Amino acid sequence: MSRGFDLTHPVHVPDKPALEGLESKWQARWDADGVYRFDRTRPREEVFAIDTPPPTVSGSLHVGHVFSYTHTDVVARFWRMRGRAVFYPMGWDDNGLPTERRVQNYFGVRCDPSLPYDPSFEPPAASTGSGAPRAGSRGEKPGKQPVSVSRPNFVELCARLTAEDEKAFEALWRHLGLSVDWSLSYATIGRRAQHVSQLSFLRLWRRGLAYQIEAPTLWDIDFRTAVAQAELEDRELPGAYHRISFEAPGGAVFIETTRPELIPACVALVAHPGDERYRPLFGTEVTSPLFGVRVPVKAHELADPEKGSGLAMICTFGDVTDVVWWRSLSLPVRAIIQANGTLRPIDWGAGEWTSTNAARAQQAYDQLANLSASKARTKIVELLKESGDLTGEPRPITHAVKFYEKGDRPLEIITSRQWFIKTMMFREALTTRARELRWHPAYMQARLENWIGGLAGDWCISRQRFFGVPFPLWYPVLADGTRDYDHPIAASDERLPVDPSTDVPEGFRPEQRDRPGGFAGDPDVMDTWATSSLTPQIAGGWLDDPDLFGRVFPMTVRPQAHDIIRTWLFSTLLRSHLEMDSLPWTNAAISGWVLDPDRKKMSKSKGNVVTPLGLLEEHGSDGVRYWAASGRAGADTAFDTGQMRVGRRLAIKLLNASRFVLSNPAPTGEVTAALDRGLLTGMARLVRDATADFEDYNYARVLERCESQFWFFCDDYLELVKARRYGDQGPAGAGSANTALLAALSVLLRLFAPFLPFVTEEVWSWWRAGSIHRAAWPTPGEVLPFAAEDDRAVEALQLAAAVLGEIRKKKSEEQRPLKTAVARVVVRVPEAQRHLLADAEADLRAAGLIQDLVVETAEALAVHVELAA
RNA sequence: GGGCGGUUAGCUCAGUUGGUAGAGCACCGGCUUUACACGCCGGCUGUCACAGGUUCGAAUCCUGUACCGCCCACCA
Repeated sequence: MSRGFDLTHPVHVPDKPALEGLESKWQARWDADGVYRFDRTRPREEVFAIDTPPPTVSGSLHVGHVFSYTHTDVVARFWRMRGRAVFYPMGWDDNGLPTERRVQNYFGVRCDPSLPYDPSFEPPAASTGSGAPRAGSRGEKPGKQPVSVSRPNFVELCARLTAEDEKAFEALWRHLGLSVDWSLSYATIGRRAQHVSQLSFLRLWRRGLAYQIEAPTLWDIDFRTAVAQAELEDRELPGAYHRISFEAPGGAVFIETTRPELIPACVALVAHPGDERYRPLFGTEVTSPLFGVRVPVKAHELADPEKGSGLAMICTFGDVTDVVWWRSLSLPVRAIIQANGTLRPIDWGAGEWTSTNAARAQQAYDQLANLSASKARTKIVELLKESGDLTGEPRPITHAVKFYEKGDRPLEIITSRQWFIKTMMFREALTTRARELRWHPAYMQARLENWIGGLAGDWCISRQRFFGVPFPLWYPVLADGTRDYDHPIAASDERLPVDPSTDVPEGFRPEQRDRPGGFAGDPDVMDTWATSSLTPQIAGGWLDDPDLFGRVFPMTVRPQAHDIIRTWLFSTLLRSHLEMDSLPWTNAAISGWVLDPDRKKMSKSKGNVVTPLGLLEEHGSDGVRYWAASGRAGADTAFDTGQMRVGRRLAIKLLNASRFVLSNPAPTGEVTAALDRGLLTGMARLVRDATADFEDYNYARVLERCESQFWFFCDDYLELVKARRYGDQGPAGAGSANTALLAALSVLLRLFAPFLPFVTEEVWSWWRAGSIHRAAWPTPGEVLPFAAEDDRAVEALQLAAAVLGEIRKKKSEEQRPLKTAVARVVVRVPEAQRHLLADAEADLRAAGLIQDLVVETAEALAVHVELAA
């Protein structure tokens, strides 16, 4: 009877097995042997493809990364053992603002896209030899005037710095034991990513799904770029309601505003159509204070009679509601906030701005011009007080204000030319897609549907930044020097990727750049999500490896955290819908956050980060992975070094228990003993449950069950059969125990392998050939050396363990050594169970050192123990 | 304001179709036991947030409330 766990392979068990050094030993071996290499000859249905989240390399890895990446790795390892070809790439998100900021500080440079490329440029503060101290300290070198460099030079510096970061990240991932195929790595600023981003953009543009328009856009005044709805966050700020009078035909009317500095930008007042107080004013004009601008009073459903005075000031533009009103009421534009957040100078006599008293308006406005919005606010309050147009003191409130999530000052709304991808018209289709996707956990689907339902406009993808994928476009420069935005010149597909700031469009010469009759490159780059939304296409080789792409797309799973459902998950779904008319993946596995002891998300901004490498070294990678894998999909999990210690102990226990099982290689034999059959039946059930749970991404439950079975195996089963295995009941009994022990060990190691890849590999290497991570996932059938599950044997094992427990308890109560013999045990069991005890009696006597075992019949189980003197 | 989670032992959390509340950690006590002192054995610990309802029976199903957290919102 060979079930694959006979000892045909030479067995080498170390005398003192230990965890130390397993990480470096095995990661080197796995690499050398290509254990995790993707087999690209396998058909799509045998592939398990993972759309790995590319970590932002300009930050540092923290414990949250270790947590969620472990979840993915555990699942990947399971499916690999199930026989799937696992496509598990790593990406690096080096594209975008975080890298830009870091490069600026690190090298002391500033990007100026108008400069030409300098091939021999060296940065002033360069000290980037390998091993250079990471600037993760955010250590800005103070006092130095940044040196201006061209965009290509700047991008080179970004690539240089991120290359260093990526090495450090890879080393950490390897130490953690991620079963990534490192030959599949990509970078979101890499050539392939640029190619995919640019081509996909051009394809959408040709289909009319990408368009540019000059319109009010959310704008960060510090980064001086447009931002998208998905990048907003609300922050509670102190503010104040200012009650301000406008002059109306029948006397003053009052508005309340938190932004009085925008009074010069006022284009109308608005009230609810049913608001009796203001109904007489609809259709009339009122005059603004200080500036004497006549503006109409309009009615609109969105105006809330309960808010402020019920009469709202519409400015161009104070907030997104202004934009809604401005659009639907077809109002004119009087924009005053500039791209840098200050109020632009205005000539009130020039006709653009008509005032009933231009001189007074000019006099007032000149005191505001070139001030930031907040300074202008302070100033205008003074002016309004002097003029008597401010009623009472400003009333302090706190209110939510929209910020760019990476920004420091409130967003403004500024009219500018931007590129958009159409999303509004696909809301219904995307909701359907969201429902086709299998979510783990299921309730996360609501997050996405919520977001789609709340979308306010198309997706703005252009950013006025430098380190990103440029738009592959140029514009003709007209005779008067202006750009003809209506007739973009696109790069041909074969030339992609291109950088329009250095490359020249077909049919032009370099010297025609920015000249009348010539061309001008599109100065913008794409939103980082416009590239990240294509990770399945980038990683899968959409453009340059169609054979690969056919085998991995749509991918099997997107693992990611819940905070970027609205950005990364949504945008990937959108791009795949538009480009492939398909879901990008069939499953979304959402991981939670790591919470610190105060139940707050652990993040560097809160200063409570623990270095991941330090954790891995202290608790062992397996120990840390154990903690991570105990966090269920989607659930936020407390940072708990105690759990890591438990994981480490489990790994050590695996070493020692395995050593016991393997260090006395007596012959195996037919599994006849009840306890052995009970054990293996339990193992078969464990395998069945674990497999089902794993298939449902419920890895945490698998770990819990395996662990519990393993401790039972060690504490009870092992003790019960130990004597028999040593031969006390003859060779047949020993052979039965040996077979069961080896079978159970083989199964347990493989069940634990996805969670504890290092220790299980180590033990596997003592007695089996090849990597455990390429071994077949156990099946319920393989572990049963007999035809069917044996319920009776399972009961016998449980009963024997219960009696053994009572004996231990007695010894503990009497504070006697465990080796104390037991003079007499009376076991009272229900009649139906007497035979079970008979099956287990010999093992029980030996394990319990029982001299006299008496079995009586009773209603319920009861055990009476008398210790020997 | 809308939506989604959560509330179980001192702590971290399990609890699959309703059927006598569980684990680990911590704590207390004991034990060198031929795999393991990086160990082993045993013990203590609960108004399952609250209030109703369904049911022979509810931590579990339904309704409502409170608190915590997250997501979203057109906060003048």
